[in-house]
Amino acid sequence: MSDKGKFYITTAIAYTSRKPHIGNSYEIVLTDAIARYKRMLGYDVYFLTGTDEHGQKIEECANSAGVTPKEYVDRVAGEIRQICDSLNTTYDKFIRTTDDYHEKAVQKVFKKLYENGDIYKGEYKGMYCTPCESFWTESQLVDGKCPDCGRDVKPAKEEAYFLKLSKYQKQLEEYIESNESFIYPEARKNEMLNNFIRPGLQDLCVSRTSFKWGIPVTFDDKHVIYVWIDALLNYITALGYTPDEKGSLYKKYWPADVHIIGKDVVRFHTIYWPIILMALGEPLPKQVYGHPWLLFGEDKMSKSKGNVIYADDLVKVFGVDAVRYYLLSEMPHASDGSITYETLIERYNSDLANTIGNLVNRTVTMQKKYFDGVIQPNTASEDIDGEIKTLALKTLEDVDKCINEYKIADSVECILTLARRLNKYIDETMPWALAKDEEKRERLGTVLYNLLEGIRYVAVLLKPYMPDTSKEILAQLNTDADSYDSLLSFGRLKAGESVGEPKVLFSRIDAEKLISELVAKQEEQQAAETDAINQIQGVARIGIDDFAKVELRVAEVKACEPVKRTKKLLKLTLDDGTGADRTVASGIAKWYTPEQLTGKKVVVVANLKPAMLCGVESNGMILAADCPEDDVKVIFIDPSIPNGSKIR
RNA sequence: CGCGGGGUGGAGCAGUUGGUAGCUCGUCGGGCUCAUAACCCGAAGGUCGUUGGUUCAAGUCCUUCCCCCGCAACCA
Repeated sequence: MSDKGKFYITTAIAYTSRKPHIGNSYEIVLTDAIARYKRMLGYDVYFLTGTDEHGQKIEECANSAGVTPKEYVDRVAGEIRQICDSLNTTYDKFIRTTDDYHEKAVQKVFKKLYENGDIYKGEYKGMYCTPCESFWTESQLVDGKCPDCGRDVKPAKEEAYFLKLSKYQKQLEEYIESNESFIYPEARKNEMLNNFIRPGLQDLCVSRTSFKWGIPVTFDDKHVIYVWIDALLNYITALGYTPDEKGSLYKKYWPADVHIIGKDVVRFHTIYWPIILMALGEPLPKQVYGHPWLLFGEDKMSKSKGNVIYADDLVKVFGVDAVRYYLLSEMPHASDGSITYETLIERYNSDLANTIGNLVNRTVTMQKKYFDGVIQPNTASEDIDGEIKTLALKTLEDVDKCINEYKIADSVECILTLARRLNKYIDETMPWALAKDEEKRERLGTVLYNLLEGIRYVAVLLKPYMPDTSKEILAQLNTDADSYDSLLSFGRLKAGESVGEPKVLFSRIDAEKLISELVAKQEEQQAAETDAINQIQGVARIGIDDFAKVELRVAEVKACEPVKRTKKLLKLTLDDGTGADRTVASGIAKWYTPEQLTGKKVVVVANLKPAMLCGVESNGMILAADCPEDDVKVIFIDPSIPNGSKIR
């Protein structure tokens, strides 16, 4: 086994606001596959994952659940860890940002940066909207007004700490430009350079006073440390780093070879994080890979859409390896992937049951049947055997190339190509025909040998993706030649040994039947969750007086036009019976054209405070129903009702 | 004109420096029987989004327009 050096790989730490869905879980499976692969190659791998547990949002979630933030994150972190385990992932460490050593280290880092002058106390100067209690930057304002409520804002300031991003801007830009592969894939790199870095970085506000659930600034306890500073540092605190004592793990493994993260947090990892490290005088990670998202069909997964799928539920139905296989094989490396039960089952049947499972089964069965399981020497070769050998060796290289570019789905396809070729080889050589001719017995033994050896390649290469399946196949081959190095020459399987018992690896699934069961289950779950949420938030019950505060009126759409430079907004001019036109902006352009609305009567919330939306002042909102499958239907009403009628 | 990516047979994707358009799934037909109604072979199906151009030759280079998707802004 060769010593390839160290390999430090991390996932982003998961935010503990709620249980992660299958899309969130993709990341750890992806990372695990790479970690396992590198380990198999002989790297000294350190694989880190964990949870991000501070912040205002968690404080709010805990409040509405009626527990303390700590109790809340303990529960969710437990769920997350359990999901990681149910996916059979081999992380070396699971860090929580509420871990004592992490909090202390973060405080020390903050203090050091402050003492070095990279963090300074300043004033958060911005435009303050008093009713919304929010600060806005000039660029966020819409027509000089609060983007939330549309009211006037006034300049205001608040004490805060800032990180001098501007000081390192040039250095960061140069680093990114001179390290081609730092941000990967490349599209993400351009996004960062063009949208954020080149236009100029503003110093980042790195403390908050508006909530408490965070790591306090040691020398100024009104402030807690900005969540991203806290979160990003996990990559080094997990290795025992503190500014005074770097720790042996840190010395051994840092800098990270790759941070695997979702494309939504590329900015934090390629701008804030490198700058923090520059300020600390530490080396930067070698690479940041922003992977795409997993969508459910066309949609983002979300609770409100009722299409959330959890990894552990899928594992119960399909088994851990099938879920891992699906995630890894279905996700493109740069564009979003989509998960549907249909494609999941299709891949399961086609790739796992038919191509791989059946190949193993038919081969082992023949070995049993024709030679009582005893593996024969491959002494009767023919030209065609060379193709198998060549392809098996080529598959090694192909897989390696793909994985190094994070084209995991492509690497899976390479392995499958080998399996398909082996299936074809069976038809080409027709062992059952050879078996009928006593003189061809040696050839028959050789053919089966090549098949078993080819299958061994498939099994070993699958190890990072489907560890249990890989093991099971090797058990059926009854071989301990399961190392990567054992693939370097074709023919390591020992003649004279006996294969194990043939066992079906994956049984075919009846798609229609299973899908209807799954969908029913999902709907049930959705209903239960909705109930739970309603209970917690108390949405279900309000008093009549609360309702009376809402003024609903009938209005007629007199005119309607799209709002320029927006995708979602329509500007409606309404006759609400008062004689004056009322303008309302509504985010329904995706579902309605202006023509479909003009002349119709709708229900308008008449006493909603005005808001500026993309340059349009909106006075009220029109009622519409959120329908399943991302559909929205406006509530149209009887045209004979006079404009301005009050509804209650 | 904000920045970036993309539009290839029913679906999902490959197509390197321009030189006969491929893969997986699905459909249809055939073969085989070792195997999980599986496996193997063959066929149908594409004006490679649109316009014009460069070239002996363009999916591959330049140009017009259309559409989709990310990032930024916005769903009252």
